[in-house]
Amino acid sequence: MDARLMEQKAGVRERGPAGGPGPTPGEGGAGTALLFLREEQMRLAQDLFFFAYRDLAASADAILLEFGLGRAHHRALHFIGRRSGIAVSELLALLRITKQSLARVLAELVARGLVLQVPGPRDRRQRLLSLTEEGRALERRLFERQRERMVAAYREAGGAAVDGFRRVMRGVMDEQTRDLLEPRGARSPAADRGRAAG
Amino acid sequence: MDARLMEQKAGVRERGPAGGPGPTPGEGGAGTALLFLREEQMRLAQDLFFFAYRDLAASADAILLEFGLGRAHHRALHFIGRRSGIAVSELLALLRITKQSLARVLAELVARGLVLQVPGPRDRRQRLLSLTEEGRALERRLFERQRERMVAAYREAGGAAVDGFRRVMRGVMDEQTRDLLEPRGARSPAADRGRAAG
DNA sequence: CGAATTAAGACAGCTTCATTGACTTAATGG
DNA sequence: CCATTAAGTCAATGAAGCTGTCTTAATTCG
Repeated sequence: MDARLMEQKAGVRERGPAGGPGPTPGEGGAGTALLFLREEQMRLAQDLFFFAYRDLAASADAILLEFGLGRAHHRALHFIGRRSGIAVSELLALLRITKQSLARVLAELVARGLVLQVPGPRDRRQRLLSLTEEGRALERRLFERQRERMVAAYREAGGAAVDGFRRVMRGVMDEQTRDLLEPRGARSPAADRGRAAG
Repeated sequence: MDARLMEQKAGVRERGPAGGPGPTPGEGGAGTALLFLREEQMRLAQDLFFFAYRDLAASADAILLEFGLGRAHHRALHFIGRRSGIAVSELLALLRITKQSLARVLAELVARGLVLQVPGPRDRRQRLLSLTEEGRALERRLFERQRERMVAAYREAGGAAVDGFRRVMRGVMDEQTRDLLEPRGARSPAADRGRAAG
């Protein structure tokens, strides 16, 4: 482990290393203490990911329960709403689940009139997905619930923090995922190829 | 919806609102456009949460597969390692799952010699949990795999970004979760009550 | 002391959401 | 025409959560 991977100065120590469990610092000079600090920072980041994701996801559960839907349905609604006219195969690539897993979820959403399937105009094998009026209404309710939380967090943290948040989140993703994230955002010139039915 | 919740200046437009699907801006004056921008920001944040969490979690799967363990085991190992000597009830509160769900996971970890249970010295009803040597070794491998990703993200983003990341992540959590996050971090004076067996 | 509470564990059954593998149908495209 | 692709389907399986009920042992409190 090379001893200078992060040259951050600001915000690194925020709070002492919480003297409790784990290897106690100060046994091998300042280098060891720094290593310990950095490890504690990374472990804290793991905690943050777990708790923040869990609580954000859970905040929409009450609405889902009303409809007898689960989180898998929420994710599908989210991405279909975000990319209206998306093909099934594209949705599969976004979610990274199998065709079977998605099929169950999608069948329920279509059966309840929340999602619409129309054959692709250019490629009629495709079934392009979009939200119905009802689907859009539900997705909006779910979104508003989570939005409250995120707006509050963004406001408390401030604009600079928001920018930092986004940079770190992007950095943690797979490179492949990062490419998928930009709907038409340029950067890579081969990104908007093969996207029929805008 | 009041029209000035976020007074962020930096990093708000980073990329145009991706002219594709959704309500097109510029139909109701500048106010509508700003509203649209903010909504797009919040939806992007949802994407970031989903993708970053998923990819970070998935990065440890290969190691788990070697051992025939799942992500639930990983989470348990993580928190037991982080709070050595934690009681079962405390672990339940951290994970927010039921006793049954944890029991299955814990039984496997103990059976494989990765986790140790010892009766609480003060309260002998408790079973205090800690990692065995083997358990610590496995947890470290899992941690290192995720650490690579996070260190890279932190380094690319920079120190200020890391601080912002942490603030936003904290803000998104439940208040209750935020309290649990600080192992002995003061701030709230009733935080370190009832924590037997340090 | 004795009763109520608490910590942990166990039994039985269920739900959600993912997996694999094999196969079909229809449309596309060289 | 034939290989490939998009989507859907059947069947079985696994991971990880849930409920409700119950027991045992230890603690706490009136």
